Amino acid sequence: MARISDVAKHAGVSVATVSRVLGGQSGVSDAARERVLAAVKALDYHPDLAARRLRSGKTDTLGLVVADIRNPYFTEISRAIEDVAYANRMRVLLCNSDEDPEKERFYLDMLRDENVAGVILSPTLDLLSRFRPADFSFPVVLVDRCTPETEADAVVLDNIDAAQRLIRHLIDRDCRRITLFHGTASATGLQRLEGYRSALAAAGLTPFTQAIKSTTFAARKALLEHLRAHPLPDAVVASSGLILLGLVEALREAGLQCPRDILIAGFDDQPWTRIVTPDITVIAQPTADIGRSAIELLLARVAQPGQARRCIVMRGELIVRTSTCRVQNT
Amino acid sequence: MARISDVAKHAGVSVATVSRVLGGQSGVSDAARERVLAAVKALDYHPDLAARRLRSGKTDTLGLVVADIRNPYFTEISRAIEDVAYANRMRVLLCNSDEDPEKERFYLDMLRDENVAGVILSPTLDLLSRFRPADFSFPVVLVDRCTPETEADAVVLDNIDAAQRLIRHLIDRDCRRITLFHGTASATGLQRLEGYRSALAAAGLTPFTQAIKSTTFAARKALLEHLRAHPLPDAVVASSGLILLGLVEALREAGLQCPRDILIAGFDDQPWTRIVTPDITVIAQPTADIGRSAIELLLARVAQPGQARRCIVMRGELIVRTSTCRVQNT
DNA sequence: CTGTTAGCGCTTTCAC
DNA sequence: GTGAAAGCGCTAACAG
Repeated sequence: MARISDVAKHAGVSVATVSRVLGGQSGVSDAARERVLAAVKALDYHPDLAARRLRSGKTDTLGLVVADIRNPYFTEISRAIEDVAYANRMRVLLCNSDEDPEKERFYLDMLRDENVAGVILSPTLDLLSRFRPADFSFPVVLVDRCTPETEADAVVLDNIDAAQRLIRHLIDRDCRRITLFHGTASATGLQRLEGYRSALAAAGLTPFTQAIKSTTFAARKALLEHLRAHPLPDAVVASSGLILLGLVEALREAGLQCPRDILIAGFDDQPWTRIVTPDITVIAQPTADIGRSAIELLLARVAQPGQARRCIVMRGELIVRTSTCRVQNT
Repeated sequence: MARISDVAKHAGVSVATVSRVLGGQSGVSDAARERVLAAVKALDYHPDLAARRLRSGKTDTLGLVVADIRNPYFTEISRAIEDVAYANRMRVLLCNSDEDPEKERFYLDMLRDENVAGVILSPTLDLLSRFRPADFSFPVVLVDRCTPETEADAVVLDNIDAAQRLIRHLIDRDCRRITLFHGTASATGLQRLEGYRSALAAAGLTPFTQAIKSTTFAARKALLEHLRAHPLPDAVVASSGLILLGLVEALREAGLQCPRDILIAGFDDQPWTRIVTPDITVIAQPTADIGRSAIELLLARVAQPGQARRCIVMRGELIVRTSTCRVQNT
């Protein structure tokens, strides 16, 4: 491996000049710059990132801490972030908190030790409840999860509004008994619960809710048990795409026909929701936009640490499909 | 931020002793060790990773370069790798080559500059064709893609065998005209094509293949056009989960009933393949095992650079479902 | 068992 | 416009 001193020697200049050229600084003659560039190419020189980082204290690495990389929602966000990072020649350290405050803590510590330029984070409920940007040595942008009280840059969906619209749609379709299966591990699930409650209250209806772990497996099990213990709801609603999948599995297993026997709807417009029978009404989230906005917010904050806090609220799109279309009983 | 010298001062020892304690080396008195540990805690000291890296030349960071993070197959592998890395207190730099040799090159260069301990890579066809471990300054383990000629550690599916079994299953179900939609960007797609060809040849049947980009969108479009231009096949087969989804979409759009009008099968046991109507016959890949094996192979190679090359070949599991169950025409 | 010291490769004053 | 030299924080000889 060639070092910067090798390049300097080869180009007949000092290491300082090489550093200036590589750093894109002005104050170097065209002749010297050209010789340096030629030497870099000739020696196939690549600066040692660790040395550069140590000396300059800066990094072009970002951290991304998501709750579960297998959740397509986070996958798509990660992808959008990665694209922007690549365009800016920055690296992304992707971490998986698994909704576990301890893992989350480990990764946040690690990112601090790595001296990352900034972090995009979908916080656990635990961390969010006492989140203060000042507790971190780097700028943080929250994604997916944020409360109105949190004083941090954030990109989130208007969960309450989206849930309300989804529920109102169901009420318009003559549903009276609507059971919500919602995750409890994240602020998102709780906000969607809140929207559900208020929409039902406005219509004078009684809420039926089932708090569960936000996984496909838990959702399937919960609905199966619910069907055994309670009268058949007019509709079931999932607070996330993972839960929605579990509900669909359970309905199938229970031999229930949708939309004849029961309606179903949920969050996240995952590809499979279009191809199952019936296709499923969902709130679609602009995942690519969310990811892109988050990293842009972060890069802006890195460039201007002092700027005022910004919170971007996205609107979910209600996509009405067959699963909520009442049919005449044949 | 506390430095190692602060810790040394606080504990009344030299920086060397602190370094020894932190590095878990022997040759430190219990008394000194305890004082150091207390000082570390008192000062909330965290070593600067860049400095450590620069000095020691070692890293506990691994690189993972996948073709597309949105593909659930790679997502699950990433997750498994991440879990093992976390257990070993190592970081993973996740990179997305997007099947683009240029991006792949960029990331591999970056990982070299980062001085990673090793890399897990699903190579583009371009790179695989001239892949030599010696070209890299770090150990590389290939996942998902490898040829018999490639002299590298690898974890792959027995693609030819899996494709053969899938096709033979279809032939057993009286299919004669079987159209394969396969990706061309990766070795995997081509190996599955090979298995398809040999299974058909063994049965004396004529192959019908459609080379496409390995995306849902391309697959949907290709099948729609295929249906327009050719007689209806007995079965269509997808060489990947992404393609399979596109085929299902197209069948739906074309108003074709499965398994009445046509059979369908493919690779990757994604969750949705169980809940669509009909549920779909697939070759399931042991993704968690693949990921885990890959990082274990890599860690073993890092520990023992000289050891002989190892290639782990996994067997796909044929899961027969309704989509390939011929029914009596009613 | 412990401390002193010399760098790892780079950026950045500070002179010239 | 350019170079010499001083470290960034840490680890690893090497002495003691």
